[in-house]
Amino acid sequence: NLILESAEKVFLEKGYYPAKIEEIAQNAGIAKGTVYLYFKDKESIYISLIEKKLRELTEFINSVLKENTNSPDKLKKIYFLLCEYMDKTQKLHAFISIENMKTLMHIVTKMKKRIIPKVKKVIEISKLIEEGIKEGAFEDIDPILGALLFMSHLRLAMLLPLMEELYSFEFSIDKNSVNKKILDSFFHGICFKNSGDKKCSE
Amino acid sequence: NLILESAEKVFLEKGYYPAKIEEIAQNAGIAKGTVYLYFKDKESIYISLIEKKLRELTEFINSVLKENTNSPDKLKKIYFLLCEYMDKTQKLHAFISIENMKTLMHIVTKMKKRIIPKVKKVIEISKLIEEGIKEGAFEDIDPILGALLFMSHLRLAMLLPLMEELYSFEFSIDKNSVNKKILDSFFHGICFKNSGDKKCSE
Amino acid sequence: NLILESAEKVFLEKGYYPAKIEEIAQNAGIAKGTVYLYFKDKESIYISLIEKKLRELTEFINSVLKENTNSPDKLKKIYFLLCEYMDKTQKLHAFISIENMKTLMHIVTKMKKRIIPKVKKVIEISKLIEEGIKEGAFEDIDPILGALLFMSHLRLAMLLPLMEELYSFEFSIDKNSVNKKILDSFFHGICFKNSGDKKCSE
Amino acid sequence: NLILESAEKVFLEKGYYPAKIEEIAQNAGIAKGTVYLYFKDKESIYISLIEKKLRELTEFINSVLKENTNSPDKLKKIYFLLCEYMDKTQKLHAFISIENMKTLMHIVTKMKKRIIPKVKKVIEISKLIEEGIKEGAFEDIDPILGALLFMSHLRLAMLLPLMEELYSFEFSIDKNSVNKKILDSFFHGICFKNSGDKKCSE
DNA sequence: TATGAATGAGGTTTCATTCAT
DNA sequence: AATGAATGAAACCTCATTCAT
Repeated sequence: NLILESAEKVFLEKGYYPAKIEEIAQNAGIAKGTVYLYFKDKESIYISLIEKKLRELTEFINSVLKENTNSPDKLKKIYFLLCEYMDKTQKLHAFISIENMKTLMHIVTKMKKRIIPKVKKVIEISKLIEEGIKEGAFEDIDPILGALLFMSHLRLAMLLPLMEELYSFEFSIDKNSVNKKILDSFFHGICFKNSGDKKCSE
Repeated sequence: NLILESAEKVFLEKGYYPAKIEEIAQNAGIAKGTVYLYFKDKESIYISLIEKKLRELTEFINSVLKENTNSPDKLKKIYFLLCEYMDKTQKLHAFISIENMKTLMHIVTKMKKRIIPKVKKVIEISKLIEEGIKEGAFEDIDPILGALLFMSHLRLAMLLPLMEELYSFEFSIDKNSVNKKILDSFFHGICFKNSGDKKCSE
Repeated sequence: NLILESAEKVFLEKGYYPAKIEEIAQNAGIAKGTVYLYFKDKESIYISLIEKKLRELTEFINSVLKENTNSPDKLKKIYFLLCEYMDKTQKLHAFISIENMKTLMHIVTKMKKRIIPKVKKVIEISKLIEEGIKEGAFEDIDPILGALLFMSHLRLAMLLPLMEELYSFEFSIDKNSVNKKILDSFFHGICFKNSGDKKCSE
Repeated sequence: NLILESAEKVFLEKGYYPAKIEEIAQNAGIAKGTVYLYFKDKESIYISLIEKKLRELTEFINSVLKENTNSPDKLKKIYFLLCEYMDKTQKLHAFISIENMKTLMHIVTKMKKRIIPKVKKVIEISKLIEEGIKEGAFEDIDPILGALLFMSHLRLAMLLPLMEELYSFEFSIDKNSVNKKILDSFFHGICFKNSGDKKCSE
């Protein structure tokens, strides 16, 4: 929808409260009043946007889930595809990150019913972990925790550019290598049991 | 300071924009105008709050950095102490997370000069990674990336309770075990080179 | 414009600072917010008002300047017409008097660019003096000074009613005669060179 | 009084409403609260200031009135002495001009009882006109009107520097000559009857 | 007498939302 | 269906005034 696309742009630029309906409308090339023909209020636009984002993500994940490869390869595919579309992924994260949900709890509370079920679908990534464990590829970790660890690493990869910009970090290696190292770290992190290496703490 | 404590409470509850000066004042048991004796404006309260939070975190990290143990133990200490004071840590994260910084970029831009240098001090955790590599405890990873991975795991541990509440996850194991597993995952994740285990991807 | 008319009334009654936007709006029969659709802020309303007043005055003066009579008659016409519309003239003076400009210097400073050029046009009355000197009707006086003297006498005529009210003066002769005498005084005041009469000082 | 001197400075710089008690106090080197030991409120400071200014002016005029010269010479003396202390005179005018009184009518209304009688004393300058008429020096003009004309010319002389600054006028002759010409204009303006010169209108 | 921290009424301005056209 | 002028609640911030010390 035209309005939602415009809203995405403006909400990203400004954040929920500073974003003005007027600007969203102008940006969409329509009049302010027209927005209210399609959405009840500002909150409603925002929630619809999150739903859309979650739907997109879920669909993408599901499509990978159905593929005919092993679990680690599926995770790798999800990871690198999302890394490839970094810009898109960052936008997604801006809307559905737990930090954002927390910040907008006032709104979120009202929308729990609409959002929560859709987040659960994202967590179906945990099925991949479960699969992987059965395949013997991963350690016997709680699948939900595994999924959360995966997404935590993905988040790091996604936010790196933002951090570099904001805090002027500099890495010796190039961006792709960094992303790869982060994924490596995830995989090794969830295979710890059989690790013959004793250097690592404990 | 009384006002900052009250502001912390209200900002956490409501977020930056919905937080009303009036409420911060009432909550502190003082009058609206009094707030303006100590802070130029709302923005200024918020920035001061972040500075305070960053100072606290930096001091805590520095105190550990000076201790006489090896690098992994220092990281463990930081991790578990912050986990122990989960409530405090969550509050801290709410203010200094990159997601929050991004959301309040409009404000942040004005305060870059005041905030950025202090964030850099937090990143001194990377010195621990460097140390650990020299000690042979960790893989030869970019220290900044190592530090970011550490904080990424810490964030996951911190946000778990919030996620459980918001999305009603349920883990088979207790909270402490989960925290421990997350740290394990971090350590194993950064020791991958010598891992004799080939199960993990690649 | 409706708002400007209402603003004129309220600014005249209260003065710049005590005038409330709320009252201007109510007086115009519209809502507070509506005012801000047409004017950026209070200051902007005020400046627009002064510009309007100056424009009106300039147009009136110009229309007389173009007439086909001699210079003294033009000055007489300006004087008596403005005296005739005393109420309008007083309102005008309240906004554009140098005392008012001085009082609102803080605002004026910002608006110098918009106001000053228009005041200069008012001073084109000095052309009438120049003309009169060439015609031999007036003394060889600096034309700007002549114009200022003219306006000074006009001001006195305008403010007399106000002074009478405020300080309870009483004149033996009627208002029209007083106005006439003030103009006489102006004309004789600028014809002094050839005055055969030596009673007057020196 | 120390406070009144400071108040004069600040009121002149800022005007009544923008002037802050805090600034008046600081400028006087005392604390805000102390001001309220000597004055009931802001309004009261302002009224006291005007009273003081009027008292000063009245005393000055009275001292000249008592002198042993003829009426035109007394007027000349008043005029040139006030011109000499232009800075002081301008300040005086800023407080007691009718335009200022009008602007602060809200306050003035409350203070009519305290201010009006003192203004009347200023008008005793009209006695000089009366005297002058008896002496045959001036035309048979209403003395009050004569006094007002005198003060009107004095005002012009006083405000010229301000106008020059604000509107960037430029006179061919020097400041003293201008002041002299203005006074000449006044004298000739009130001697019109016997003027042998017929150039001047009518 | 002097202070200055605290107060809170009151003003300006913004912007989500409505509704007549 | 589309508009955008109008609304007015609500928020920020100022500053004259008070009062405990």
